[in-house]
Amino acid sequence: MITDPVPEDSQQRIWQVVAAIPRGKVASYGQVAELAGLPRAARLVGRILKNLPAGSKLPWHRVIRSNGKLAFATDSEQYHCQLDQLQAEGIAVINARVNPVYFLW
DNA sequence: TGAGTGACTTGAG
DNA sequence: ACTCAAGCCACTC
Repeated sequence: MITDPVPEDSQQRIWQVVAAIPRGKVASYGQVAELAGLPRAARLVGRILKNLPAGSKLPWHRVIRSNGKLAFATDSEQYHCQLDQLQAEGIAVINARVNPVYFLW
């Protein structure tokens, strides 16, 4: 019989892709989705990351928008947290935007 | 069942 | 550089 798509599997794949992002590099939601075998599922990636359990050790901060900006408002708590993590890895964020040179692609 | 929403992307104007 | 619209997947009401 045909097995179900099993959404949990996709979640597992996304986790693995995010975990595979090397230190000092970043990737966009769309890129992560594509690498996970889920093209155009950028929104799904965002949903999965939002659903991350605390202390998952997943480098979720390395996942940003395709335009180099973070997915949060610049005045939000999450934004500053992510910004801090990125700078801790030597990634420079200029004018609320990450230089494309840091992208995995 | 269907409209609304979201840590998104892309293209057009 | 800006806004708008359409497409995308999963969840909520």
